Amino acid sequence: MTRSVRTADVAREAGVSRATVSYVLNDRRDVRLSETTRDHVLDVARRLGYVGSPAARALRSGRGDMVLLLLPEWDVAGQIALLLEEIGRLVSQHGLVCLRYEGPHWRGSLDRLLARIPAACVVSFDPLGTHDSQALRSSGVPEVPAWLLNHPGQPHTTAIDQEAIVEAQIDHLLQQRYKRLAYLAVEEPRGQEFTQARVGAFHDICRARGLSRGPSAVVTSDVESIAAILHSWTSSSAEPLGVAAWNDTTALGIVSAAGVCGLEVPHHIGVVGADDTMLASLARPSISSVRFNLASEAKGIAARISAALGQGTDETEMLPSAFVEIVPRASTAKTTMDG
Amino acid sequence: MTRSVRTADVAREAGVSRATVSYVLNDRRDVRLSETTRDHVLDVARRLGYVGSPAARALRSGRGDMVLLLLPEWDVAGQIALLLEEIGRLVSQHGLVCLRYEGPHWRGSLDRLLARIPAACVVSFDPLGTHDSQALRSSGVPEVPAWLLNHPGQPHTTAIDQEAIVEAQIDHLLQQRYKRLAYLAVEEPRGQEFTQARVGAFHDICRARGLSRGPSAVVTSDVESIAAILHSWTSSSAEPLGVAAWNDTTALGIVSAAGVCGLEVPHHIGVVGADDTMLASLARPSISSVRFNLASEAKGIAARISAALGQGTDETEMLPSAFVEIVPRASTAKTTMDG
DNA sequence: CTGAAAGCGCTTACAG
DNA sequence: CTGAAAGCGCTTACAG
Repeated sequence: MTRSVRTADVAREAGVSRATVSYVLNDRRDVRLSETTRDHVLDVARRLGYVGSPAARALRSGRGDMVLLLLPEWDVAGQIALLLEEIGRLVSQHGLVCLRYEGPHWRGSLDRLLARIPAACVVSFDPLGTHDSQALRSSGVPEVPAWLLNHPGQPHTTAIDQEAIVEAQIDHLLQQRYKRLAYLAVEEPRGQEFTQARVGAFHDICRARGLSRGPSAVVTSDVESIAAILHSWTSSSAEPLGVAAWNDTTALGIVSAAGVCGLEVPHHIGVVGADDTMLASLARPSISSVRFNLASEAKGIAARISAALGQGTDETEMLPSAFVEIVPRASTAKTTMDG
Repeated sequence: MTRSVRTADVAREAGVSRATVSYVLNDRRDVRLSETTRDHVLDVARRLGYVGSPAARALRSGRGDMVLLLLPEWDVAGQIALLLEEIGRLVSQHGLVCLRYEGPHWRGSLDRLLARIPAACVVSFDPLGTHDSQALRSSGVPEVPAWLLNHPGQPHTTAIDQEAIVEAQIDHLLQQRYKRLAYLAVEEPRGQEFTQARVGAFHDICRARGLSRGPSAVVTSDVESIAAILHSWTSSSAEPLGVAAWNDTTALGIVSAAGVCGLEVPHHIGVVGADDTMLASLARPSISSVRFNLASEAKGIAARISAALGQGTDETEMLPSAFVEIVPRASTAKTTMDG
């Protein structure tokens, strides 16, 4: 095991001082150095396989380079994964590196986490508890709240909100002439807060629109349970029912259950999913879904990370408000056939 | 902004020396200290909101606490996510923290990454390129290879292999009396290596079993493309076809396409997916699938991380060989009905 | 237990 | 450009 290469080694080998090596490696343009020297030092560093000590760097500069992503225990269809990746891409342009914590849940032990990770900032996707907030404050690491859901007294701080998604579903169902509406989610041990937020949004929007209060349910993820609830919703009236589903998988379950109940999709029952996953287009009937723009969301969060680190991005350009879009398919096409 | 609390502050406040504080905070049981002192120091540290500097700690100890997970650009149905989380859970028991890199791809620039992250070790899920290998060696950070796929001259180093999954699919189809077999995947920009590995495994296994060479294809993810290929596979013979699918979503597409072609599932065509996702049970007909045991895989990887860090877990207990299991459902139930 | 000290590897002012 | 130095916050051997 060769001893790892330090700036002193590079300096000796290149025939310059440690100071010069440091200036070159950090690309300090404010320091006057000839291009020849810069190239030479970089060359030597590369040849020697110099890597640098992140710990020393962080200790000296008083701040880490790492953006720590603190995720709640969610498992939401890979949408979040795309969001995180995009944030990472944007943030890396500022020389920072995005890391996502993996492991037992961190709630209540953020102090221990921060004692091990030289973080430049922390991105929270849910409000922190008081103990964790306290730990964060003590550590001096800034927090960037990217809260996706509303909490009592703490509204979401992201562009896309759950209401907008449910609203798009409702609008679409109404437009397709479904006059009775319902909301259905399947139980997700890891996504309860999300499903509850959507159910709540459904009722709020119905009320705001002056629609008759539509039913909603969260059931176990088997076709029989879904069929039972569909049956209870449709037995009282022959009026077609439009169901907004928690996600595309739930929507598929509704389509299957409709078959069990002898209900035709989209004639007797319309279904619109969410996330616009591959399965929505591969199912038959194909499933209408809601797609949202995560790239713009990521851009907003990345901008706030920069701001928190005092790297004021001069991009005062207004971000396009998050767009939520319906992808209409056969499962709600009451008038036309197929999709 | 209050200056952050250091060991010196805790020492002064507690009326002890910095050395004592350090011993207490690191729970150094080999140092003789009264329980009274320990409790007192911990109390003061908590009251002051001491957090500690990960950078200083890492610099001093010469090694970071962080296990860096380096993922290829895969997007494989959340299975990997579960694996990583389980690894994190196990590794945290040794006081390490698992972090997953998020951002633009790191290939070829591992050196820059290592210069920012005080890693204890790196877990690679795919072989590193020569430049990255070199960087890792220079940095002195150990690598734990957790390669899921076979590469030329570099076989997979995990318990579950792709062959085993495809083999389970084939076995199941044969057992269900499908005599003609085929393999179908949909194009996944982020999962090409995986689909190719599965296709390769399919052919290898067919050959090894002396089965007539079954056809395979990788098509775009729309029902029409799948229907076209199914048509070409079934037009020449009336013998039922058993199709092993890349994943459950693909399997759903096959079921849909079979409908388009006028082929009955499971009578004319049997389909078995992979990953055993929720959609497999919610589709109608329900879809047979392959489930694998990620927990045991994670255990193996965690053990190798410990070993790499010299924390020889004395658990020489043999790990249960990774189990891969068929979940039979209606899509392959030629004899019985439903599922 | 204390107290003084070294040293991890780096960055950065400073005098030349 | 150099060279000597300080100092980031910690751990740890050492003499008392």
